Amino acid sequence: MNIGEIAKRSGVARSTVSYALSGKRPVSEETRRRIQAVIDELGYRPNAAAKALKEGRTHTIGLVIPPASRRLTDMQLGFVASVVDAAAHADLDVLLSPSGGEHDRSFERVVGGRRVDGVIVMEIRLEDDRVTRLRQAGLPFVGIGRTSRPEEMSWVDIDYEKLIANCVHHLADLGHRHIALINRSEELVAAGYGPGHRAQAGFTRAMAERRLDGVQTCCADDAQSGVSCVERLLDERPDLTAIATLNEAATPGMYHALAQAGLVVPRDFSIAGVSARHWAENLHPPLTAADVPADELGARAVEMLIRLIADPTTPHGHLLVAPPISLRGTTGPARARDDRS
Amino acid sequence: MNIGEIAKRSGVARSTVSYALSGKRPVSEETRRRIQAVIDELGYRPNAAAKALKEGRTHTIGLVIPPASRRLTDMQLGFVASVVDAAAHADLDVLLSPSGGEHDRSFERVVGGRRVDGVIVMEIRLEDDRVTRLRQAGLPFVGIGRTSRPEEMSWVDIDYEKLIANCVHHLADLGHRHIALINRSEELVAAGYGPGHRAQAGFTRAMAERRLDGVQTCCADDAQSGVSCVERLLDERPDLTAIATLNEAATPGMYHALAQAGLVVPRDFSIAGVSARHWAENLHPPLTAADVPADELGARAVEMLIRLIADPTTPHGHLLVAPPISLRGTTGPARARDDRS
DNA sequence: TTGTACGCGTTATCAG
DNA sequence: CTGATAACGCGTACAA
Repeated sequence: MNIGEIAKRSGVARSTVSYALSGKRPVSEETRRRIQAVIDELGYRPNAAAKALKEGRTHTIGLVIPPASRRLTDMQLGFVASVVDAAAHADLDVLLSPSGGEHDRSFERVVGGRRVDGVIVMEIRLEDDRVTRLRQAGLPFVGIGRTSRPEEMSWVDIDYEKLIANCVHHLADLGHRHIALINRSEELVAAGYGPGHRAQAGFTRAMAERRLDGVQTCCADDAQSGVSCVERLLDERPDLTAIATLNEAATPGMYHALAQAGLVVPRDFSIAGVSARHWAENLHPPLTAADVPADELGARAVEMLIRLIADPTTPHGHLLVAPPISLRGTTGPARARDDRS
Repeated sequence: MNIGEIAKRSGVARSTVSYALSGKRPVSEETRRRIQAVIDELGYRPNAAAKALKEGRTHTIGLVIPPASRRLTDMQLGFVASVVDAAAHADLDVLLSPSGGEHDRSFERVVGGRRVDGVIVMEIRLEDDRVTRLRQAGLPFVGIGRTSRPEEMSWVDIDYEKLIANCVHHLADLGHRHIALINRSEELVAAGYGPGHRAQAGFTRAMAERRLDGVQTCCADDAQSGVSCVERLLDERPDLTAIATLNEAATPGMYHALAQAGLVVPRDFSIAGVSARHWAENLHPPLTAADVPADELGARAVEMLIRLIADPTTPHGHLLVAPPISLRGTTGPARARDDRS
């Protein structure tokens, strides 16, 4: 069932069928109906590959996600969902490419084979060779996250530096003097993962401004690691009364470790974080956190990409969001740990 | 940069370049090197659309997920991750189609436009028109889940009927006499969602076998709903001492509502569920549950699909898994609710 | 409305 | 045995 078959059965030329479908040339009502009848009968659909080959457009965007084996955080899942959703609304399909490592076949296929009209890249590093590759390929792309030279690309991002600083200030305002930053995983930070580095910077700056005593640590993205990380911190730093974190996957573990240590949140210990709202609200007690609007960011990234595809000379778009901290149940006045009765 | 350009610059014919790349005909070492040099220099990649058009294969599989707006459960996310992972290992790309509703554009594009070599469909209903459509299109497909006529298609599935029955028996063995089943959302069950119905069947059967008193209820897939659902149950059924559930997204809410009611799990109240291991372990206390091996199911689904694509006459594969219940922290001996001091 | 060239890679066929 | 020629897959759009 191709266009030639339809043409034959309708007794018209192939081009007439094409025009009848696209409407780019007028076709008499009579023949149009005859053609449509045949199409409906045979259930004809134009072949996407032929169309793509001719038009040079695939009506597909690539979405580069962290390797599937590594578990996506709730926030990342939110990005994926909103990108897929926004793309569907624009009648675009989404081709997934799980690519975080260095030499990646999937990424190369998607980028090199012109399988997509544009790409959205998640989990960008400060120096990211996927970005280099995309630029070299001349393929429109938008980052969810930005490199160390952000003016050179289009992106949407979360201002982790400011958000973590805000967390510190919030905790400091509550009287906390000894605060820990629990970052994302060691590998991620070592690999130059932007949010990890910017969070460090924000923490260091805010702690210095407030003349506070802090400690920074990395923690893998899962609850188990959150447990051991907090256990270690409580052990090594008896003066600690609060945590600031961007590691949402580890927060349940942090809660657990604190509870095990007999610390009641927020009475004895405070936590302030950066997290998807959904995630923060589902924790018990709900996490005081800057709520990352993942759906909005994903949708805006798709918007930018669509614009860029339509006109590749469009100037780079940048969207840096710093949502306010939603006060929920995990921060309260500081209370020395040996104070508790 | 197309194959003709490469041929011109290497001083050979287009076909020679093609043969040099595919190896389907011997090409002299000399020319092969010259061609490769040009390819490397220009960074040439064959156009995927042209290849697909000629070969009739796209090296892409479609993955039909529930609409992105609806939040995926942890288990569904596990399926997606394992499918993407397994596909990447087989050098297949994954095209996402968020389609749950009736008339879906994205689904129709993927299926009708021959954009994929095969499809994996998630969240299958007992009567599922996507399955009908796929069969009609003659496209190989594998369900994660099965319809009411399972012999007519290939699938991998979880034996919710048996698993929920196992939960009931486990709770009954612990002395529980009044047990509630908390199902997935009302809409899902009303729409004929397989697991919802099979869970009902398993619950009803096991409760009858044990001559127990039960109640069944639906609950939306989020923590908030879990809270209100359990609040209502506790209110309406003061004799209730245990819950069996397949609604993993609502479990945190159930925990919360029980805690609010002053019930300590598992001392005063028991919960047994069906859930991704990761999810069960991350709850506090960790959930006693049948651990669904999502990664294995996804990988097996991809395997089946690959086989089916290679040879569409392959007989349908069926894989029904019923993992044992992992005893964790949420079930204990029954204790009447008014017993507690 | 129709005929036809085109986009690009593959492969059967023919020539050397 | 190597290289070249041409047809093919399918939809689009220009020229007639």
